[in-house]
Amino acid sequence: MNGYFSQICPSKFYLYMNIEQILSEVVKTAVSSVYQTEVEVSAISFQKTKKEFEGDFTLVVFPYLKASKKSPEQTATDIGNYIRENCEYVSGFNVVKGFLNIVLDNSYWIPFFNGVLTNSSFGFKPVNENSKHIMLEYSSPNTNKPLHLGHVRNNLVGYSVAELLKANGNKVTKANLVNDRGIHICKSMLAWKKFGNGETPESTGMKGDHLVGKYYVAFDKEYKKQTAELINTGLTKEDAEKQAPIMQEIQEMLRNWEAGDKETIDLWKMMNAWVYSGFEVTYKTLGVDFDKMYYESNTYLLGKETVEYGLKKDVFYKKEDGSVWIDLTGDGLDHKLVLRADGTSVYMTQDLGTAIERFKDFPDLKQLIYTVGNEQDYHFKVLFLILQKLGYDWAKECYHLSYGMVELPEGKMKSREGTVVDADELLQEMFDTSEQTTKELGKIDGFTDEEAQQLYHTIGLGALKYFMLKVDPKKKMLFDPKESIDFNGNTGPFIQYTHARIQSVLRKASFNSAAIEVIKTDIALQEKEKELIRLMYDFPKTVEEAGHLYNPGTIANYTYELTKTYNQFYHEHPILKEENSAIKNMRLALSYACGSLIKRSMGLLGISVPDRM
RNA sequence: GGUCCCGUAGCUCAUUUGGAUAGAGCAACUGCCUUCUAAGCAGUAGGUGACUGGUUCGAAUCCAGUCGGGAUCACCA
Repeated sequence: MNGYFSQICPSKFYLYMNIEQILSEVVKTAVSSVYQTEVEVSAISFQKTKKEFEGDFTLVVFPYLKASKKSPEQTATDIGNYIRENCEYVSGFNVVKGFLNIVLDNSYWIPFFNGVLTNSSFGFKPVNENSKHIMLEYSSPNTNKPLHLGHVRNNLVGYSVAELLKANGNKVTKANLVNDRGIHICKSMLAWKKFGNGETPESTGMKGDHLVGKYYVAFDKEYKKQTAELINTGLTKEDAEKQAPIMQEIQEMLRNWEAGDKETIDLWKMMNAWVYSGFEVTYKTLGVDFDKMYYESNTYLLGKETVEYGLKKDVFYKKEDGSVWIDLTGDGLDHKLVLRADGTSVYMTQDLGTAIERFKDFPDLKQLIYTVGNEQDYHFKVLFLILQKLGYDWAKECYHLSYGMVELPEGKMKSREGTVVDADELLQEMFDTSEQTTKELGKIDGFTDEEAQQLYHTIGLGALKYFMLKVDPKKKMLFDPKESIDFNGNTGPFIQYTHARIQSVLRKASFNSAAIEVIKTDIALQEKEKELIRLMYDFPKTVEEAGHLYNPGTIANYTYELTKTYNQFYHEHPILKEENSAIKNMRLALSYACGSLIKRSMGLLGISVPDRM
């Protein structure tokens, strides 16, 4: 807490930012001089005063009763009296039971607000040579089917957390590990070969990833058919699944791929290229991007060396059949396979190799974050533990950003049962809805066609992104396709609307942010005005907390609170029509600062805000 | 069965390290556009924080147990 404000703020501003620090010191002195008891400054903390009471910060006095040997009320009053006399910024206080509500004077708040106005990166820490380098992996799709709602959550969370980490002064490398090989990829390849009749994205007009996905489904259909036939001849389900001809073929195809068979590789390259061009469109629409691409076809062999190394170090052991394992029973886990008997890699082998590779690729890397669903909690627990046992110090800096599944009202999405919500379709629906709503409201006269389209995208994406990001990533979330995402209330469009509304006021006032006048300390602040400034004070802490918790939802909640409060202010007080020019200027400045904070907060969520809507 | 996660208003979600009378939005009902954008504002109603016990001055939050839901425990990824 202490250090970072000073990095970005000039000394006077730094002072204003640390009011809690100052109050803590005063409280320490109060307890010391009134009750002759020493308390640690670090143990003193304040909470935000609840709305129904007057005050800015609240001290809970229960911890000091032992020292005071008095009632909570009396103790609070004693401390309150002391700090009012000994801290120039404290203008008053009130006591409710064991809670001391402290009121700060404008002599604190107005200079603080002036500081916010002149600091365009207020609340963010700078990224420079000394920044911690973090790699954050997210997205990591399979190249056998198009992206669905679950991937959307992954992409949005990953992108936003990367922004949060940057705002907290870290240097972030966004990585995407594409799962472009393996038996599941062969499925769509084989099905296309058998039933595709040479179809291409061009010949069908289909988006490449959707075309490939179509054959992934076709494979499954054929496989089920063959299995059923075999079961009818008397085989058990298990045997039937193993012996189905198409399953035999696919294993041969995988062997061919690994052997580098030209025909197989060519087919693989062609179909993957289709998928990539499809993904590119979806990524672009979603507004996500990557600094470093990894492909499993390049990395899947990595890790075998690590297995050798682990065997030498006796971290792993080899069974008679040649398979390699690690015994984790001492850590409350199981035995885990790290290399197959035939010497081929499993997921774990490759993940070990890839992790090590990444720290080689970026020698200054300090932390590695994996944005992967919580169904893989166990895998990552094991992965990190193995890396630690192999002696990599950085293993303790690996973190599984584990997010909950997106569930439909009827439960989990199942691609085989056709209950997946397709990302592209969903996006299109969002755009259609925002277009329809915008047209109904009829507020965009004068927009060119292009501007209008742009706006529909901005709003549609805002609604979807906010909807998915306001929920704590750790928790599973429910999405009901029948109830389309709202545009009213605690939503992205509401916040975007408020931003547009603010810009409208500023336009009408010809407000120039480069020529803001310093607000004078003797100005009287109305309740909502004070509330807004108090909320601004919370912004740096919120950014810090959101980054610390890897939780964009923290930012979403904050932004909503700020936005709602601004709208209340807007309804209660005239801005353009205010006759007192000092007050009018202050209200314009407040509007400008709120608009700017809304824009930057939403930016942390990957959501852009329009100037008109 | 072992391990892990979850259970807050009719619905979807908040409630930072334990703090005041548990908050929003949606849905329902009532007001407010000759006034800076009504995608807005104000209001009514809605709760045994699954249940039982424990720790504490204080528990939705920590601990134990019960019930309910989910994930995972592959020579799959």
